[in-house]
Amino acid sequence: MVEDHPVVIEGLRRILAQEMPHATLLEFHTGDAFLQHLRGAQHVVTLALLDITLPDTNGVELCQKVKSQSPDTCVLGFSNHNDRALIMQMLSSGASGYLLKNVSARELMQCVREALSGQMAFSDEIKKIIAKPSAAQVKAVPPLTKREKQILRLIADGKTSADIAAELLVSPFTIETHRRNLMQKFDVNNAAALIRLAAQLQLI
Amino acid sequence: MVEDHPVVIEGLRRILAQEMPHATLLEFHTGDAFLQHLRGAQHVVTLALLDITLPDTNGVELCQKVKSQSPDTCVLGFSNHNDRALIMQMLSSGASGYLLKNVSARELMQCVREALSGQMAFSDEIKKIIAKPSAAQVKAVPPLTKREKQILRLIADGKTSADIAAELLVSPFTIETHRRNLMQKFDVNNAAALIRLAAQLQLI
DNA sequence: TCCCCTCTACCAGAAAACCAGTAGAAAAAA
DNA sequence: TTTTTTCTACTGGTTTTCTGGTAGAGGGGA
Repeated sequence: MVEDHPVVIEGLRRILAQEMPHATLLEFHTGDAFLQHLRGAQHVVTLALLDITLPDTNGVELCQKVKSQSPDTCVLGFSNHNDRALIMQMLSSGASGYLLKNVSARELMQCVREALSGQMAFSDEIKKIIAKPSAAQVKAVPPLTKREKQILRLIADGKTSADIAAELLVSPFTIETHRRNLMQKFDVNNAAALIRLAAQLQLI
Repeated sequence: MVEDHPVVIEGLRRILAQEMPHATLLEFHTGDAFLQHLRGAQHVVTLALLDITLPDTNGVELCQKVKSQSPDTCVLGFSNHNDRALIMQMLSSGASGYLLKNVSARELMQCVREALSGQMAFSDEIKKIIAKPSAAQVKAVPPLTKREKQILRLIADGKTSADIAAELLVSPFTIETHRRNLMQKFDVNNAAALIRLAAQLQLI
């Protein structure tokens, strides 16, 4: 486990000692300490319970590093944050699941077992969050025309207005106009912000 | 089901008729047809099996629309694509699971039942893909310095070099240099492409 | 100690983007 | 068919970014 709250550490330790007496449990209080251990690699770490808010890094970053250094290690996020976007980031960084810190001992052990058997594992509250996307996220997509979507993607590819104009066989002025309309719809004033929003809304 | 391949339709129909004889099965061949049905809303659709490659739209977009129009409908992605990023997009668009078209009847029905009971559901091959991120995705992150990450985020916020300079109390020239270094590291030549890559790599 | 990396800073010119406004043709919706 | 939306195109001016240099200060490791 990688966790910096003593109370949580103690709780986990007891539950695990009781439920899986033969497992070896290691504790780390910072992300770096854990990564360093992985590099040493005396033991193969089969499952890592990562706190998301650590003093020296964040869960997503740590998760990526862990998976890139030790791809077979199963990672479970473990935190108080129930933000959907964060959970998704953890999953796409390679986590096998995510638990809220308010899990019961039963839930915890079930998730651990599921994860060890190769399944995805979530605590009950997290399942609910994952099941339906936040209304805000889905709602806030401004209606884009076909042409606008097309041009948005080309902008994201790093093409200039001139490039795009050449590709679509229209005037560069036209592309500039589309750019302007896109920025207006998203209420931003440059391409960088535009692309970030578009990426968040899965438009590219 | 929303699906445009007759063979697949027929296969699904038979399996479902046998395994869940009391369920009502509706077919749509385009995304729009399905959305229109949802608007009509004679029946409550409890579970939708969405093909990802449809003639008039893509799975991610359709999934978002479906969930925003009918949040309680359970959506399962159903496709030949086993691209990790795509699956993640589907999940964060509200899908409850994802199946490859090569699933066995047994697997299919298991996933359907899991999804109906509120769980996430994946076919076996998909589970493997989700379990470990593609090496490329994790590896290809260029090493950024602290300052660079910070500036990257500010660029994504739509701030100009002058804005950022004022915020960080350094010269605008300095920010320009950082911008240049960032673009070089990501091998792109403007902020739009930079931000897209950064977003894909979860850096912002 | 020397070297490498990071962060800082500057110049100058070219290229691109951004802003504000206008407007016609075509396509889609009412 | 009328109306609205979308796509197209332009002028002209301002701001910002991008490119290609250069370079010093400070920290950390070899």
